[in-house]
Amino acid sequence: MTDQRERILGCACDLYLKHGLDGLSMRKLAREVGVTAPAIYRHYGGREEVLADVLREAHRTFSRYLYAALGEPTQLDRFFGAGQGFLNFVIEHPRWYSIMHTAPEHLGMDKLPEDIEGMQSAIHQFWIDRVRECMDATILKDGNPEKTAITMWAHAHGMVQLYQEGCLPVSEEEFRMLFKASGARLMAGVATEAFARDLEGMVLSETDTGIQTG
Amino acid sequence: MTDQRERILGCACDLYLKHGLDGLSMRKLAREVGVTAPAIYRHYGGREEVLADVLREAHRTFSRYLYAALGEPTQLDRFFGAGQGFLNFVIEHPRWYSIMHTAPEHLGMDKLPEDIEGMQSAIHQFWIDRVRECMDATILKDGNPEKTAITMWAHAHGMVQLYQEGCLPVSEEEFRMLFKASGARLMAGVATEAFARDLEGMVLSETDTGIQTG
DNA sequence: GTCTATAATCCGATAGAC
DNA sequence: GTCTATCGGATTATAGAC
Repeated sequence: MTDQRERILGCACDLYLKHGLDGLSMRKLAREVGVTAPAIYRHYGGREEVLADVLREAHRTFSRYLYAALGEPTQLDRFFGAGQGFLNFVIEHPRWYSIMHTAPEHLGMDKLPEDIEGMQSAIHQFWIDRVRECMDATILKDGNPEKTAITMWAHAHGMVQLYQEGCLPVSEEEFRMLFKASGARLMAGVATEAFARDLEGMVLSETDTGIQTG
Repeated sequence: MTDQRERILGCACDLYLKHGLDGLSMRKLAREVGVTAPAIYRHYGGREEVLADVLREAHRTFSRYLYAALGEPTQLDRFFGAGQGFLNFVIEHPRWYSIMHTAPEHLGMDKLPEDIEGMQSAIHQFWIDRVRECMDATILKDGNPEKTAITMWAHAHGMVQLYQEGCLPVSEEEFRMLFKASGARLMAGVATEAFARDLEGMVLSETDTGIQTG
């Protein structure tokens, strides 16, 4: 029955969200479902298949948080709305964010299933689209949307990682403010204007970075 | 003999750097050293103690890469030199960078030993000092050095994480350029100057972010 | 200080009865 | 579809002989 498979997946998600990857073994999963271990193998080929389904759930939930912003009226609202959705997601579901950034071999896979890679590409593309339309609206400097998206992605991801690792000794509410303020700093730039002009003649001359003086 | 303890630590580092955390069990460590498992317990109280020593090695090596930049003559040289040292470290020793950002409970510890936390504080302070002296030299905008350091730290850390997770499908050499170009983008800012001015009236009014128009 | 032997747990996965 | 029973393996850690 596919009904039972869904029940198993639900228990697997509960177990993972509560106790992490180590807490999600086939035996514990069976106990949570209320059956014995071999029964699970009637519905899933093995642990790797279960983890793949859990990972799909994580991506679906993440996408829901992001796509909600598409209902906003302006490019800026959609951009900030997506950022707010991202922040809400990582704070409300740290473990789901975590499994999305766990190396496949740590999940017992050589590489991710194609459909999951497709979900990741779609999310990546979502951010590039938000950046591009903010460039069109002269909110972001004109340039290569993909590279600008990577810069902002790296900053957001790094902030979250540092927070979740305990490198930033702040409360949840303080982190929300820190995250936004740091994002604003990225948008406005941390270098003085005089030095930013010098920068163009240095590293920027070697590569296509999409930076313009505006 | 403390001689033997050092030999064990050396083997533990080799084992970890080659095969990761899962590859560093007491049994495998014993085999690498050339003795049986119980012998290790004469020199280390348990696996957790071994991991703590490996982690100390990681911090020591990282510090060496960073502090080399202190010999440079100008604030800018020291700043960029430290950035280059950071980049070299993460590319040459990804596993050492990784264990430095592994949650303590994943190393079998409730929390990190105090001396290791001290090493982390020293590194954190090193970056704040680099930022502060660049503010003094009007390279970076005046403001709160600690907060600006966090922004740049998050960006650098995020870039590395995305690269090491395979989210950035680039070669090592391409990543080096991408890392520097993205850092330049952070320094110069991604928003248009017009929008950056608007930003001050929005999120920045709520918090002390240290952003100034210059 | 190192050994043999072993305790006590955990894991993923399977065979075969019902 | 689920069960009992089990295989084959891993792990940390300890007891006691030498």
